[in-house]
Amino acid sequence: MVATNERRAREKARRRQEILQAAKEVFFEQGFHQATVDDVSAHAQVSKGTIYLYFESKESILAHLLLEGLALLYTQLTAACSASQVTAEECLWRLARAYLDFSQNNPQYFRLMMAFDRGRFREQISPDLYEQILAQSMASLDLVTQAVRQGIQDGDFDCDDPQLAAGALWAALNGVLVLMANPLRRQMLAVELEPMFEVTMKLVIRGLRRSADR
Amino acid sequence: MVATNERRAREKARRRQEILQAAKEVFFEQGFHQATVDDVSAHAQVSKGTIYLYFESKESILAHLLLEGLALLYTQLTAACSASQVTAEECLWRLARAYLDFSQNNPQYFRLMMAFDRGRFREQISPDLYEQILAQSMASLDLVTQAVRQGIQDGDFDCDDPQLAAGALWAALNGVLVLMANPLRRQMLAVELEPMFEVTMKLVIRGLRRSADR
Amino acid sequence: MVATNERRAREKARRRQEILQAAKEVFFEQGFHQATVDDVSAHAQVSKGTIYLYFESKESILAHLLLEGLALLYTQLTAACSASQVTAEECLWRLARAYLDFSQNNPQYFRLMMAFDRGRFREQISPDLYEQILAQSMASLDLVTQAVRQGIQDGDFDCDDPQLAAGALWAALNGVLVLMANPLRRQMLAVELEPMFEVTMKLVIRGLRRSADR
Amino acid sequence: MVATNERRAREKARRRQEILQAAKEVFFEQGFHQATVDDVSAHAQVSKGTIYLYFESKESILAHLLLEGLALLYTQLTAACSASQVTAEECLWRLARAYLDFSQNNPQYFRLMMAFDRGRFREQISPDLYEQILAQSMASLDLVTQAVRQGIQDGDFDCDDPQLAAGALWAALNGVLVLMANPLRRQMLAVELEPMFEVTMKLVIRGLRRSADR
DNA sequence: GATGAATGAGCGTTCATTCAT
DNA sequence: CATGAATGAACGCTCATTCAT
Repeated sequence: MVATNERRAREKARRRQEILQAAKEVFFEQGFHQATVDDVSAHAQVSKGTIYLYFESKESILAHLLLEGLALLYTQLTAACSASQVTAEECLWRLARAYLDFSQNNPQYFRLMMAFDRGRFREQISPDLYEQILAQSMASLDLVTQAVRQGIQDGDFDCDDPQLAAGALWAALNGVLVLMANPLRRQMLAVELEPMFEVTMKLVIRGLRRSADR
Repeated sequence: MVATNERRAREKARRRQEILQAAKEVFFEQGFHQATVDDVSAHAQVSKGTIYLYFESKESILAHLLLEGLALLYTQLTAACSASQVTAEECLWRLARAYLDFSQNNPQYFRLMMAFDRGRFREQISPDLYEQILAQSMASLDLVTQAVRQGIQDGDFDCDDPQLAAGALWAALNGVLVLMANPLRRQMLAVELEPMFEVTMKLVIRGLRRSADR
Repeated sequence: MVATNERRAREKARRRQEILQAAKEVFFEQGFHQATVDDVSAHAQVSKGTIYLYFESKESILAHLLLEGLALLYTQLTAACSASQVTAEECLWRLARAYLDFSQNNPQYFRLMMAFDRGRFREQISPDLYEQILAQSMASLDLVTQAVRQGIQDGDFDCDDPQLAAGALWAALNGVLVLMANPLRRQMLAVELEPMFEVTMKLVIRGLRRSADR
Repeated sequence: MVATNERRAREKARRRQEILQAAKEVFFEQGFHQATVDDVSAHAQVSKGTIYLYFESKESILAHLLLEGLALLYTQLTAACSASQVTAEECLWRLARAYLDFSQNNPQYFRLMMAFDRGRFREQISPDLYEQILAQSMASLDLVTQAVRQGIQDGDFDCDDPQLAAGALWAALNGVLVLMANPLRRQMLAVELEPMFEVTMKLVIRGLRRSADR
């Protein structure tokens, strides 16, 4: 019965998505450590055992959420700079803006990504899964690297190592987004995210330009 | 008996320091989650109950360690740019370098700081303590702001909002240090911390300069 | 269709045997508690649900394995003393030796038998199955009883109650085999199974002889 | 405060005994595997955590119960054969009878001992504890060995290896006690424990005698 | 008959915190 | 002040069994 098999596979994929969605909500609501697998199963309206039919462990669920978030980010970044006839500088601005938007529209995914490097996380998921995540996150960075490379080719940027420059830009942006993610800190700094973002980008992009254009 | 009271207070402070020191060693050795209060009390050679005479909770101990780390960082930053007769730009370089050194020499403290904004940390300590930490971390940022302000005053920098610029510089640096803290990521980027640091600082500082000097 | 029914029955019996065989391999490999029904079903290449079409429970499978073991033992005992023209004493020796061999060649079956009386086993299988097992194990004992009876008839043994004497011999042998099944105990006793077996049998058989022959 | 320390130690020992006693009752009522640590803690009227203050694991509790049982048996065996002016044969009878009595008066301890060699028990307690148990059980066997040796010295027994003979006697007795521990089996055999015991002992002891005395 | 997805009760162990002494 | 015995809630994961298809 081909039809049956197909439907089964569809059902299974759907169920998996439901669990992932439930886990997302629960983890984001309570935090990963606070949340229990019971919470997730209750929220997904399946039994606890079912969870383990679809995921190896609690950590594995988190990893798959992360992959989802990274894929979403990658899609939005790709969309942002796909416009033809755009200068490299404009492309960098669009990528950065897309990242900013992503962090604001999907703060939970963003927090997840920022938390990724920390903790015993690495030791608790399969090495394979871990590398997938790293690879996926590097894919996004590559978009930035491409733009920088384009700028050099076009003679707009003065830069020895595009990879390095892209990393610096990315890191700077990350730093801003993380710093400003804390409301109390924003308050003490007496600065909002938007101006901070603008300033940082301006600083870095100006630094990239050929001396004559700065 | 004033003398007695004083001695008592001294004793108490000393005991508190011993516990904090023990906790530092235990937490840094095993990680905060892995380590137990029993471990700390054993290491401090006091009973478990005593721990709770000096600290409200396990998280509170961590928070106080964080305060210690921030104080240490502040000290080192102050030392770095205290030299008179130094240009603002040089001062920024020194501050950045001092921060870099701190992150490398005290990776555990650094991780603690980076982890601070995340997690349920905020909800697990007293608001008062939380604000202390924020204030302390802002003090370091102020050193950067002062340097930028000096640069503007000296006519070296072209910048509307020193606070904003300092925040941008700080955030960028943070981003780099966090990004490069992950070995596997360093490997995938095929870049070492030092060049990344240099490039980022150059980019940002160039961006700060008056157009003519860029 | 008689033929069809027959084939169906044959098929069913074969499938049942396959499951039993798979269970045997899995249980013997991993131990009963360690092994899961999933392991068995995977090994038997049937679905987990199918297992329960053929057996009531995990414990029931074990019970049927036990029956198999007992049947095997009975076969080997029968073979051992079937030779005509053999004295009762020689027959007892052969039975004992066959039991010893069985315990060494099928240690897993033997352990299963020894474990039978203990544990909650009795309460976890149907009373019917339980009695089957007891009856089957008694069948083997009957072979011993027959030999003793023969010895009395032949005037070789001096014994009031053949059943009792057979039980005693059997029990003694069991005791030896169980005692010596533990390697560390063998080591502490500084005795090997073979001499212990010989001594025990000699003691008991001598005790059976008419005074004049002892 | 010496008095305080002493009282504390006493209290601690008493609490430990209470837990052990509760565990004994619970394990014997429900069987070791069925019983949960919750059951034990409820029965002992302490919290579950307290259990783990006194014992490393569930298995460790069992091991200590076993040690207790073995010590009790040893005491009773020692008492049984301590009478002066008793022949070796009489001594063996007394030891055997004491063992029989023990198995009847402390059936739970006895079952525990019989179950000891089986299962994953060995791997779940500390090697040290495991050896203690073996040593303690060997101590009892030594009493039998001494009696046999005495019999040889007195010229009553004809036996090359006292250790071996003692082992054989002990094993035979064990075999009988285990065999007869099952009511249904007793029923099928149509024999009671007492006659079986007598017969077995007579057989074995007769086998030990010098030919002339048999 | 056969499947395999779903169930959900069950468990040993840990550990931050409290409190009587 | 200091102790350390006692607490008890919490948790990730398993697995024998069921049942709709």
